[in-house]
Amino acid sequence: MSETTEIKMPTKYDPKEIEDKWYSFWVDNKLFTPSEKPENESYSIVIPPPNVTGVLHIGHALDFTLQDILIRMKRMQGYDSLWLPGTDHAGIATQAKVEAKLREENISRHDLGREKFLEKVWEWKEHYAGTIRSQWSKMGLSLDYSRERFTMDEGLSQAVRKVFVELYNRGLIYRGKYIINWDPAARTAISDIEVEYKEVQGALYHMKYPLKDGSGHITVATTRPETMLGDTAVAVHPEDERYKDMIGKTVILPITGREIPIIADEYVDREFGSGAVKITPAHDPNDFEIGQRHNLPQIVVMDETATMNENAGKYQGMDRFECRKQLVKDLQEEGILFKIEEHTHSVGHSERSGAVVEPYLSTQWFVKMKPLAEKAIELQKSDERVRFIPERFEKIYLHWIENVRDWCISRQLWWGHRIPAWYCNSCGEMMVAMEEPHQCTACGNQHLRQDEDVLDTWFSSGLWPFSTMGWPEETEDMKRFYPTNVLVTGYDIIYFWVARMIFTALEFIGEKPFQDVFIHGLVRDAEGRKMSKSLGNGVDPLDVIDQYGADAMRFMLSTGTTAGQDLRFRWERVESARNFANKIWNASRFVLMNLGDFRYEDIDLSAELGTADRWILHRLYETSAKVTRHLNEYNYGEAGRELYEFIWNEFCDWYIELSKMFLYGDDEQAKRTTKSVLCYVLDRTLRLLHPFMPFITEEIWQHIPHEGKSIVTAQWPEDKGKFRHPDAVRKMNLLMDVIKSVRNIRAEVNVPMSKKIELLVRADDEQTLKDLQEGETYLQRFCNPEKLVIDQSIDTPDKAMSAVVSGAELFLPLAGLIDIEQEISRLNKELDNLNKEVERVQKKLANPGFVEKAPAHVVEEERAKEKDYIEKREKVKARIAALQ
RNA sequence: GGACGGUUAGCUCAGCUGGGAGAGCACCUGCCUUACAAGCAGGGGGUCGGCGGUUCGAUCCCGUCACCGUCCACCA
Repeated sequence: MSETTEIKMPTKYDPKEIEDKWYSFWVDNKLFTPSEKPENESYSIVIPPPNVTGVLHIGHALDFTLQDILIRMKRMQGYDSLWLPGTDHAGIATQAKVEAKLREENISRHDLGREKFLEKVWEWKEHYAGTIRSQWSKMGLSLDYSRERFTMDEGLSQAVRKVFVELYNRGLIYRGKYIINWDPAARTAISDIEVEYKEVQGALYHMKYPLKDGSGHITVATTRPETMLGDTAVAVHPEDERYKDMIGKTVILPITGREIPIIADEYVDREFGSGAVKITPAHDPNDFEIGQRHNLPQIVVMDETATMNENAGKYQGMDRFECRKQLVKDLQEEGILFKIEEHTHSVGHSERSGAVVEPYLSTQWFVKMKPLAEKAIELQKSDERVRFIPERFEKIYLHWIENVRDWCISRQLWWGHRIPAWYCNSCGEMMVAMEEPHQCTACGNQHLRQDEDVLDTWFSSGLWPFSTMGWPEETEDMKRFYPTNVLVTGYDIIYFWVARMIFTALEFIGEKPFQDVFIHGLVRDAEGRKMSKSLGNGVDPLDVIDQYGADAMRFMLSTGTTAGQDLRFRWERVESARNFANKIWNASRFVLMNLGDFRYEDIDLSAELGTADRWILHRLYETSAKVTRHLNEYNYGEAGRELYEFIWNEFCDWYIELSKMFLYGDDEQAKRTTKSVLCYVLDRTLRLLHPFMPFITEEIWQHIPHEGKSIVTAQWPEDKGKFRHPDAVRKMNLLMDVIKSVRNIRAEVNVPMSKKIELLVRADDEQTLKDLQEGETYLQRFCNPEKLVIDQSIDTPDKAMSAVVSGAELFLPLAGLIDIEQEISRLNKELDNLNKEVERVQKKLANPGFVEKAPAHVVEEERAKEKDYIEKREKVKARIAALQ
């Protein structure tokens, strides 16, 4: 063992020392950039672009880690691999953040004006994009920064304009005055899916609207009394006997005194309330439609901040809820409002600002969804369908896309892609084009103004898989990396994003944007609550990395998740992952300490290998096959567990322990072989683990004898047939059984490890004897090598503790330590267990149905077990008899 | 109202196509054994939510109920 090794590798692994170093090394050497001459099959992923609203949270860490694991494996497998990074401008969210910041300085965006305000937002963007980049590097993500994109880059903006113009020309984008969801806090329209419905304890207000002819009144009920100021009709069901005579009559709308008709419409539910509905076409989507059918006027009673406007008469200037309160009071006094009923109903809230959404009549831009959706639906019915993992999310996606309504894409914001539509100042003509027209196409006037609105953020996100690759230009990257192989994202943005990427890709590229969609869950806190700023229960990935290292965080997140299932963040599990990293660290230290001047070229697996050597190589390749398979199926948890168990329970607990006999022994050939196997297995194991834990694996790999510049580009271990040694598994099982029995007995009577003891092993047959003799060196470590006897016939000592294994029996004559009574009771306990096993197996075999119908190999296995249990039982019985 | 997910050891969760229930943490016992006390060797602990069904055999498949959770729709 050399001193330098010891200094370089302290007994505790310290991630801080090494992580940044390797990340710079990888980036500087362009290891994450696909090669210039791509001859191999490509594998690509585009990152779900994080918003430039702020810093990344633990949910991002999960999402990105899962992608990094895939891309790192594929890169090692030799694919021409690209993971393309980028960020999203996140219109409404980012603008809100910047506005909030300005508000602290008592500045509004209007004070600055559009241009100056946008400068501020760009500053914000630059700052947070930098933060995000540094977080990516801390997490160890193998992103190709040379291809980093931002949704508002010139190229991507051009893609946005192109898609907008084309959709418009194809009649799939239209502009019109409709009821939309209005966010009065953000002062913009939002789309249907940005509305979050919450159950709210409200009230149902019953009001009597008097008939003009004085013949009485009609009762209506509402949850939003303030909208009555905009009522333009009262509707009843055409076949409702109660109201048949009233249809066509006129009522006087209280407060305003406006005269409005009673109309008949099938929409009205006779069972609900009084069976008569007040109709407010400008403030309710259903009423809007009824209004269209009946040609009713539309009276907007609020402004864009949900403050009552001039149409609200004396209520003008009041906030909508203030108005509600006042109006209720006034109507009650007049006896018009006669009943207030408690009523629980769901109320739409803006996903962004949290404000109660106001259905609001306004002029907006829409995407006609039906024709686009049809293509996406058709795709799922074909062999080319996008594969969802887990499958159930395909149903969720399909249900949405089959019932999708037109998408309101205009936002009354400044931050975003401005709608490429211009209006003539003279004749009002509208022109939609990629670039500003020089003059009005109708009248030739040169004074044009661009539409003030910007597009919904998701409009540009929907183009992400191809806009990032240079579309609409015909780029090399499009040919090489499109479609991408997989999209990895959370179930919360299937509608927002996944669906929209699919239908825009189908419309414009004619090919789906990704083969697979892997859906993961959300990271929750230890109590299972959603992480949120208000609860203050969020976990900062940098904090986790700082305390335990990026590898530990990555391992915890990736192995703690099951597809589509939420994950609770528990620090104990990060700690456990950290311990795992430390275990690997120390195992590697052991290997290094014992290698001496052993080099990579010295690895020689052609010499005769010992049982343990063949066993660990066999297990290595079984493990690599399983890890590969699991990762190809996105079973991160299983892949990780497989590695964890192999490294800890097999390589460390058994192989390293057993290797000491050779490393510290005199047999030079065995020493070389052991070094070869240690070196080789560690190297291949590190490669398999590298996608999960990139930093520690690189650090160790660079220390041990290796070939190549970096583990990042080392070849992925394949399951090679030549390393299959099933016989070694059988032999090792026998040896491990013997060793475990010895340990058990030692523990039973408290024999310290330092005490060398006598061990007698009696083999039942020649094969077992051979197997045991072959592994004699391994057994020597657990006894006094000079007093180890392995034979077919052994003089059973009188006073000895014993144990049975399949095919052999062992004895430990521990003079002075044995309590005969205790030993008999221990053996009796063993006998009880064996009796139970025999009984269970025999019962199963006695069942004719089982023997006849179960597969032959299953029956065979049971028979073998029966034989084994019976043999063991007889030995134990005989031993007890001998002791008594 | 519709759809989906969950219910497995004290806690948090795995368990791939049905063939004797696992991990991490926690707990108990003994160990500073020359890679690792962030460790080693042992150990206790579960009628796999309830009830039916299919099957030689069910944690796994089917039905049903209960509780928890999520999404969608919608109620003027």
